Amino acid sequence: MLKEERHKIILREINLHNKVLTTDLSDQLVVSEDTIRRDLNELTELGFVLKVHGGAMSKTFHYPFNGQNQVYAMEAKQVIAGKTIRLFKNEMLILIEGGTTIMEIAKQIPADLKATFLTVSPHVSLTLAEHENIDVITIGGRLAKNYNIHTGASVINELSGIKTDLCIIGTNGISAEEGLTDSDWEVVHVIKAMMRTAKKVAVVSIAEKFNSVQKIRISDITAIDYLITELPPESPVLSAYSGRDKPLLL
Amino acid sequence: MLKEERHKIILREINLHNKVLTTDLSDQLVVSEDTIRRDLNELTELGFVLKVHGGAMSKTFHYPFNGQNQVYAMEAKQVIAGKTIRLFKNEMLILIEGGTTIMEIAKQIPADLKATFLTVSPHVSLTLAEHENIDVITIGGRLAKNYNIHTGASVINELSGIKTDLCIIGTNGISAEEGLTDSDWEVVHVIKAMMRTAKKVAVVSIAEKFNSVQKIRISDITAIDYLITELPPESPVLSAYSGRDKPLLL
DNA sequence: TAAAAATATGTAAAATCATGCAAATATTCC
DNA sequence: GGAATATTTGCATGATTTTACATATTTTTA
Repeated sequence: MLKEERHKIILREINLHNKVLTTDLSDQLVVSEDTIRRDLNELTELGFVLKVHGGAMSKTFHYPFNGQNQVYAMEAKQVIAGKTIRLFKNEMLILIEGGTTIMEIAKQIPADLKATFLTVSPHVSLTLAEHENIDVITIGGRLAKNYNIHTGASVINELSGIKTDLCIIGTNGISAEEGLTDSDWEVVHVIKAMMRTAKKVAVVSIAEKFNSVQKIRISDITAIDYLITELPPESPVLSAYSGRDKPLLL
Repeated sequence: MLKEERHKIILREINLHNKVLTTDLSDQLVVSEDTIRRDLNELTELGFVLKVHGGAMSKTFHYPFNGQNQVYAMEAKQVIAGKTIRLFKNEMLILIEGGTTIMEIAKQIPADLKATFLTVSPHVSLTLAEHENIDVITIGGRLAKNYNIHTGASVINELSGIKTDLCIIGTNGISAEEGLTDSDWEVVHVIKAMMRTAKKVAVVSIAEKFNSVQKIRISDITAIDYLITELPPESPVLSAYSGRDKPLLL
């Protein structure tokens, strides 16, 4: 029996049954198992089949090695996230907003932290869900497009009945004079309600956003307990934000 | 049986039911539980599934932002989605569940449909948010890991005050005798509450899931108004599901 | 907290494999 | 046709993989 002949038979067999066993083929074609193994090696080299222990399988059904999700490193936000998670303690009830900085925080939560997180962002919910020891509660409501956070009366309503230990807010505008500001009416009200629930309020923001003012006011700087940026607390950029009644810089 | 063959079967099972039990697979494939555990470990190493105590689960819901995750039976689910969206009319209030088939429906919603969607799945929420003319309302609550849908008393509570025009649910198990079944207690209750809110109930399921039964019962077949599969309504597979008091096949 | 279930780990037996080598077979070239 | 050359094949060897079982440990459940 010619080698090519065997190869054809083997391929037909694999197309028919999606797999072949070395021992079966050895019997069927009356050649040694070594020969069959060599055949399967060749067919695999040529890319027709997939050799496995014990035989070979059809390539068509086999899992593609889809790569792993690459993580984009937004340096500043990761620094901020690193500082923020130091505020988290076990058993805390933590309310967090949405946004890219918050997402980075959600990713960096230590695996051993046992806490309950509430959020108005489905995106953050799903990220938090990755952590084994974290309880995730989504505050539902009308989903505001472009922000991807839940807004509306039902959210304010829900929040009004909650007392949280810590509230983490990303922000659109922050300045020493105007305080926290944003441009969306609905979002502003959600953030206000969030701040009302919390014993302590932390604002996270990259330095780039500092001294920017949006149309609608959320709160004064003095209402903030922690202000977290990627800069060291003694940075001159932050001098206007520190002092009596002002937030603790991290 | 080849190891890779088992792997394929295990992956298929997980894609169908979102989870597998070590003991079930051991019975089904007639190998020791040790072998199954080794298989699950390997599939986890390769990143295809998520090993948990007692078995393994689909990763689909765990890495929702990684578009590369291949969805099982995508073509069939697209066909189902195509049929399902024909039920949608302007001004409707539509309640939908979670799952990969539902996700496909959420993607395929016509751009000109003006309707309000309610969902218990943050993942579906985010997908629906892509559509300009759709109002999205998330029913919040404790996020059930592994399923990524909101469950718990607060969800049931919220749902009890709502009347919807149409409710779309995916299912884990469906059979003519046992009706709709699922394996998770919390999920079952959410689905029951969802069905109670709706004037009409539509169940979407790929044909492969037909005649599979899970441990917990959700409802009889007669409670379903529309049954949507990728097969034509006259397909013999569906004959047991049609008839007086039975759902309309699409 | 105790019992039950599931898991990890080590071990041993069986199956499968890679390798080198010599015999058998096919191919090439004159 | 026949010798030289190349390829293919089977066998022996030791290495590797796969699997089930036994045992200790961890996790879950009641």
